[in-house]
Amino acid sequence: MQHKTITELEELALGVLFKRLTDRLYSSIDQVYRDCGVDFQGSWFAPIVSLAAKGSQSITELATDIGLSHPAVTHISKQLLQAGLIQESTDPADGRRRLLSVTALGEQRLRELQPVWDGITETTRDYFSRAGHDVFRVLKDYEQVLDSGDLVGDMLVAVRRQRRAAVEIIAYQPELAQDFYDLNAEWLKKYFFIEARDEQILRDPEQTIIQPGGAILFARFQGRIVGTSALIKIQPGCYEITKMAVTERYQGLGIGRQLLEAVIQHFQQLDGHQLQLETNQKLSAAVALYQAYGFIPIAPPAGEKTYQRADLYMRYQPDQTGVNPSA
Amino acid sequence: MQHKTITELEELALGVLFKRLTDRLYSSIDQVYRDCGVDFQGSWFAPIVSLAAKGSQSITELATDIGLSHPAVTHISKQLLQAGLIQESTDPADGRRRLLSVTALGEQRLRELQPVWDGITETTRDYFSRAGHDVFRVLKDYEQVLDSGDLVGDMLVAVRRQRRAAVEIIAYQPELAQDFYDLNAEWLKKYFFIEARDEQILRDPEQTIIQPGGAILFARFQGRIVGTSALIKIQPGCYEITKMAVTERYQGLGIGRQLLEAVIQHFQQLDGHQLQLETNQKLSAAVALYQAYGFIPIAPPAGEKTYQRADLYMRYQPDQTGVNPSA
DNA sequence: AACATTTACGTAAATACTGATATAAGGAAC
DNA sequence: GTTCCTTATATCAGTATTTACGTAAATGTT
Repeated sequence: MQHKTITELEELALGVLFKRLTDRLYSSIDQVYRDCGVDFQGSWFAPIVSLAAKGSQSITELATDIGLSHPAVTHISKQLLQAGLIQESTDPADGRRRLLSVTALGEQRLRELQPVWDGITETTRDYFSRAGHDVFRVLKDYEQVLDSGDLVGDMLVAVRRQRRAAVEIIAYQPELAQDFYDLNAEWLKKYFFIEARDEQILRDPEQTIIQPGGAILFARFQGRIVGTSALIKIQPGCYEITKMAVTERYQGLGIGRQLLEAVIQHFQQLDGHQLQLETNQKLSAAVALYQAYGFIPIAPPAGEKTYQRADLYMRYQPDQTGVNPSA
Repeated sequence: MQHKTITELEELALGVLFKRLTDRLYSSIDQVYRDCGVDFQGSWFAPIVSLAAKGSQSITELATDIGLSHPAVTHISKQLLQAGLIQESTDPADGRRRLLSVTALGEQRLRELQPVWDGITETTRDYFSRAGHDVFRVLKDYEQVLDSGDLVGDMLVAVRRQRRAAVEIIAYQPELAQDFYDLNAEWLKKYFFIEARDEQILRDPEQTIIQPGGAILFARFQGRIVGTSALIKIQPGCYEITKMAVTERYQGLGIGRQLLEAVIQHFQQLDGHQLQLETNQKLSAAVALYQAYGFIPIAPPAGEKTYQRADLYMRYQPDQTGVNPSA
């Protein structure tokens, strides 16, 4: 695997880059305050300017205006009160609210800071023109896109697509016999137990499935075999889906869906006309998946049960469902 | 004073904007890790990717590579060690160094995370194109400008210029008589004491300075009188600079320099041919300023001292100095 | 070799926040 | 007017980070 260095990661390292620039700007501006001999801190800037602009605000109003949590605003306002730059008064109309406003001393300090801020603004503009971009404008545009979209949701969709693209469906090979056993033993032991017929099939899949004209498919994800599904030929043109398993660690990635699609596709290539399966209500995720792909419940077949755990029998009838399987 | 709201502050609020976006990105990406069911944190990203890219690194190397302090890297590496994603070994060539490298499990986790990161990258690119800017490119360009320049230094220069532009030099008005007294009393009391001649001049500047053909100038900064300087006519064409004061709170802003420049200019407008002053070595900042503007020490005048504190007499001879007064 | 300086790293304390929880005031529903 | 829900805020605990400082190994200097 060829790794990339941090700087080569581009968009992925955007957060790191943002953080670096934030730290840099904050410490530079604090340094300027110190060197200018003004008693002021970077964290005071947003609150006091917001208060000066809007007259007087409560803790919560201030917090939403400057984009901090209210405990943070409580903390900073304590410092500003102590420095005498703001004053507090309880709202006569609402005893819970503590109204903050800038004092005369605060106004005076703001006037004193004006040339400092003008200098900082001037330098910032100068650096923007040297960089060839109006960085502020760009960031504001970006923020607006973030506001209008659902970043986390969109990322999750993209991740799901990427993960799906990383899953390969491969055919049976003798080396995979052990995987076939292990994957099925995992869920059988978890929910039920390994019955005699399970043991027979899992121990010798070539004789029990492949030879009679069935198939076994596997899902490979990042080099690992993470899921499987089998198609057993019951009679000519009549098949059964069985031994479908996805290892727990990789469930929720749509691997089961891909296996089912592949198995149905294989059934169609074999020109089968009937496809059924036996399952258990307990396996609700699997049942939901079968339904989404057009399997409908049918009456249990006559005679003795093949598997003790079976309590739901389904048949593939895609035309009668209006369900979109990729939803 | 017309205040601006936070969002109208533009460049000045750049830090605030950066911080907001950083927090947003970090929390979004952590959310994606959680929702994807991977055991991974945003703060692990930079260290493990750097280690994977460079094979093995010491704490300090890693810290400089990812732009964090070494205690931060120590802390994160503890978490990564505990999660089994990295391993440590002491450098055989240097017993102080602890070499960190990615374990097989770590490599496995990196492979698992690849689709997640691909999804994040894809979404980020998508958002960039929606915003109409290659935000990453813009920030990299901006960072490069920051690297090549001296942000704090440049800001301080700009601040000094802004502050200087905010200082006005104004002529004497009767209402300012009290300021003239107070400003001089401040430094006289701090370093020496108010002598009889001081009291006489400060109490009645109009009779003692203005009437005989001299002048008094004041520096006004943000509406406040913060400094003063006087020019006394000793004989026709012969003047003395005296009663130069800048209130302590506003020293270091170049106000003394501006007063001195203004007083010399006034002297030149009066077609004076001789300009001198009396001072004291203790006032080293003032003495340095006088020298920078072309005042050179001269022998004390004969006869009784005008002021007891005087121990240095200077005369204006600008042609003989090669000093640049604005340096 | 003895000593001082530099370097690598850990630990402790400080800082700057967030999230969760508690509390009290206000408002709405019956 | 109770009762219940909502809102405003304080406080506490937790997290992620920095600065400051100490220790030990390595390196340089006399």
